[in-house]
Amino acid sequence: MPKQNTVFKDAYNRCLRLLVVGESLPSEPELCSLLGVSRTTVRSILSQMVEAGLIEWNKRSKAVQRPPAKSDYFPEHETSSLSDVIERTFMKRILVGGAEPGMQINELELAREIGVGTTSVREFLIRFSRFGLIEKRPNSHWVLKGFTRQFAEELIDVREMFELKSAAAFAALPIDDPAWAELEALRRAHVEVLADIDSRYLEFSELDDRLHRLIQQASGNRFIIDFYDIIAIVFHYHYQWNKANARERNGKAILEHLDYIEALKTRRPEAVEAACRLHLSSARLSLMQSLATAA
Amino acid sequence: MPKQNTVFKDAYNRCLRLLVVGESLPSEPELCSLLGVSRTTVRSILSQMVEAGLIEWNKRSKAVQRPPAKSDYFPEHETSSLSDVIERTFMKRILVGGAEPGMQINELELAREIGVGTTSVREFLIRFSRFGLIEKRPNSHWVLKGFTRQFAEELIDVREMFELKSAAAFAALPIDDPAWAELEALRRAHVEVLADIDSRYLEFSELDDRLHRLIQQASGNRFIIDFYDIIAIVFHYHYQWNKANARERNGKAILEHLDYIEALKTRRPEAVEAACRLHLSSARLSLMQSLATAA
DNA sequence: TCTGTGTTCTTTGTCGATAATGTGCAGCCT
DNA sequence: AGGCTGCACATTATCGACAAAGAACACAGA
Repeated sequence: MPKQNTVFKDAYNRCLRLLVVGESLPSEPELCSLLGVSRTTVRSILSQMVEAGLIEWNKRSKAVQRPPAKSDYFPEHETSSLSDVIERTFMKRILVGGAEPGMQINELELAREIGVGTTSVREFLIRFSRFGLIEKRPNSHWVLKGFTRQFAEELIDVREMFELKSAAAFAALPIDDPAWAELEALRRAHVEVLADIDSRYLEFSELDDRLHRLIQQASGNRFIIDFYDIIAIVFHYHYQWNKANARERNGKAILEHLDYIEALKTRRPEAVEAACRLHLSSARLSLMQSLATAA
Repeated sequence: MPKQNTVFKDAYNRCLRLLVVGESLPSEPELCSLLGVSRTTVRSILSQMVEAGLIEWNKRSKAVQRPPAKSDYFPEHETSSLSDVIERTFMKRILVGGAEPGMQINELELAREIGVGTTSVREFLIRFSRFGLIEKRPNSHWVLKGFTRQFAEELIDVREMFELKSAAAFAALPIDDPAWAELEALRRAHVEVLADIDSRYLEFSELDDRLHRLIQQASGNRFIIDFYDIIAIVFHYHYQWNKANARERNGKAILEHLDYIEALKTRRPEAVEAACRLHLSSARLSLMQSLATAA
């Protein structure tokens, strides 16, 4: 079984949502940019839609025949790329399943467990190794270093260094930089979520990711920006499976974010640094606490 | 052709140097730790040596029959692992051969050019991507971001942040920490090379690597320590192919290192920071200058 | 003349197969 | 009793193959 056709299936599903009975789909190149895939894939989708009786396709005309039914969609689990599946399975194993530091990781076993070839697992592990949670012994196995308190400390130490630098750079951005507009949009989004915090507190993760990425971006340094990927993946999976006190924690964090945003807007270095430190040490604390309860 | 037997060949060559006529080689496990390979490989080596008439092997006795000749050694180019070969070829291409930023990298083409399978090239590129010089477009090619001034600036900015932190941590190390002994050994090595600088200035690279790694180690932070790999590889290959003013540059750097080491020994934070900054800004300058002439 | 389509070709992502290398166990020698 | 050897087995590194996905180009239609 070579390449999965997940790109096709995912794009097909998204294309279904574009169907409006009576109208015609746009041109192939336009669909390409709409769906973010190549023309080859777009044409496969169109062919498939013809077979399913969803459209009539003749050169430039792609007349929609009927609205898509539930059964027209591919099941969601078939639309995520192989590496995503591997990532999820693996993260679950090391964050939730009791994975002791020092444990060996076996490519073959992992591959069999997930039901994929060894190559994919191998490539995933290589990519993943930059997160510092695993390490390779050449010609031999991988060693799991574990999501320990030690790891979290090291991660957060670097994060603080980088974020302070980025925040300072952000404050120094010229007034007409588009980042300021984005910051304002993000502020509004925070306020909205906060207004309905009890039912929307889970949206905080996304806000958090967006805000911090926006700030890192201002550093103009690829190493700082790339490092945020590590933070993001760790926080993402960790909190996904550790929802204790999420409501309270997220509410508090949103308020801190708003302070942080206000501080940035003043463009005064001392104010920015203070708000940044405050938020980061609070984030550190809650990660450490949730690690304590998890262990 | 599966796995190359470079581990075997390299270990065989190293084992040849252990042969002393009239004596017997040590036990298999001992050879393992001496050569850093598994018993299987050691036993292959012993078998091969029997075939070559170098030793008589009977259970515990491995009597050496004759000294190894030049022709007993495997050619050196057969002893480096595939990924090393790929790395060298690739680095040469992007640092020496005119490689414009934005250029596409083609796995297949690279593989054919080097004469290896695509899998190896692919895995190399994935590993290499963490250095920030290339970037992947999923389902499509890699993009070369180029060893530009911009890249160098970003790299050095982070380096300075990290090294200042590490140097401070080093100065705070307890007096009986083994790092102090290593620092002293390194200082002596510097002095020795300096005494004969005209003929030994090329040894500076190794000293540089050892000193900075020793210092980063003190941070106790895997992200800081791992980041040094990026510095190391960039400096290694860059200066390997840019030897202009090497004699002068290295001599100056050794003096700075000695100052830096002295400052660390005082354990006074201000002295350490000053020496560290001085050396780093000088390193930055010389990298930037050599980039200017290269471009 | 420009944008869209038909067609063909190239490249990537994934797999299974295979030699090299590493690992574990039972018996043997000192 | 402790380390060494002999042997059988498990795992990794590398390759070639092939379907999915992307890219190039000539022609057609507005």
